Amino acid sequence: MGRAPCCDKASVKRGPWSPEEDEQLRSYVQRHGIGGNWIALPQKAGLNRCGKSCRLRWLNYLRPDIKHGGYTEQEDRIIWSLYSSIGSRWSIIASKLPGRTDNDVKNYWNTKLKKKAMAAAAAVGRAGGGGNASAAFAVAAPATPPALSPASSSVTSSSGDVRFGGAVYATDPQPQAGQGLIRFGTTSAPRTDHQLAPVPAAAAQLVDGAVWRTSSTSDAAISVAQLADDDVFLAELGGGGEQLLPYYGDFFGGLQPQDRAALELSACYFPNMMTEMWGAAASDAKPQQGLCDTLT
DNA sequence: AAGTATCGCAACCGCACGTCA
DNA sequence: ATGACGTGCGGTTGCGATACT
Repeated sequence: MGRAPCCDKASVKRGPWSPEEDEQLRSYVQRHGIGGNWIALPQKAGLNRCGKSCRLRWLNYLRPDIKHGGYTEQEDRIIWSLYSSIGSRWSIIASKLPGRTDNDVKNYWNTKLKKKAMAAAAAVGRAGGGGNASAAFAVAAPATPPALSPASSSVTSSSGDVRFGGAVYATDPQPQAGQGLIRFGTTSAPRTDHQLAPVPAAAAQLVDGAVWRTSSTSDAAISVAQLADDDVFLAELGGGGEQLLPYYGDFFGGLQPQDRAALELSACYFPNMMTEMWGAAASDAKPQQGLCDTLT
């Protein structure tokens, strides 16, 4: 037996909301609140609409704190970064952008930001990354042991979206101060809301010994200090800067080939993403067996 | 000016999850 | 433990607006 529909679709109004309906819903919610039951709300508010439709209209359009359009570059970066890390978890991404809704962010990504990302990826590919999107963040060989295999870091998912990310272990030339990639904390508990995990000591030591810095070093201080304010947005999102903080290169400002290493050990800490990414990657692009085991 | 293509966004759909009796 | 129910979420669709020919 299938599940009963939430409302009788034949008898409720569908399609665009009229200004009168908007006002009816707005004034009802302002006077009585949502009341914890969207299904019952339309009847109480005198609306011939499905409760789900009312909820969507309120959350995505009528809420007083909603912002529409006019995305800033910082918001672009936040969306991009979180999409890279966690994929199309629009509600989580939207929760980091005050006044934005999941629907709005999703639409924005699908209509604008994705194309922007693709164009930038293609540009990097032409500049020497291999000529396709997946090469945009291809990985340079590690500068110091351990000898980790190069790994392609972008795949096309089953839905056709291109996801960027991946494990990057070195850069050529060696990154300078100001090119901080990941900042490590040593004491904080995992941030489950971001699926961030503290970096194990072994990984921190490994990476620090190779090309990265830890927050306890002066290099890191220099590095972070020299980043533009909006380059360290994940520190803001992370709520204090003591968690694992993936830092993404100046993607929208034009990623240079030498900056490709600005991605991302963090993939190893996002198991779901890793499964999809490496599962879909070409065999010659996959990291060596046990890579993430080594790091995590 | 008219027709067509493309874009952008609001809204819908169906599934998954959490809660509660 | 189970099923009903409400809610939240992500994917998709439909349509008006705009750009292009």
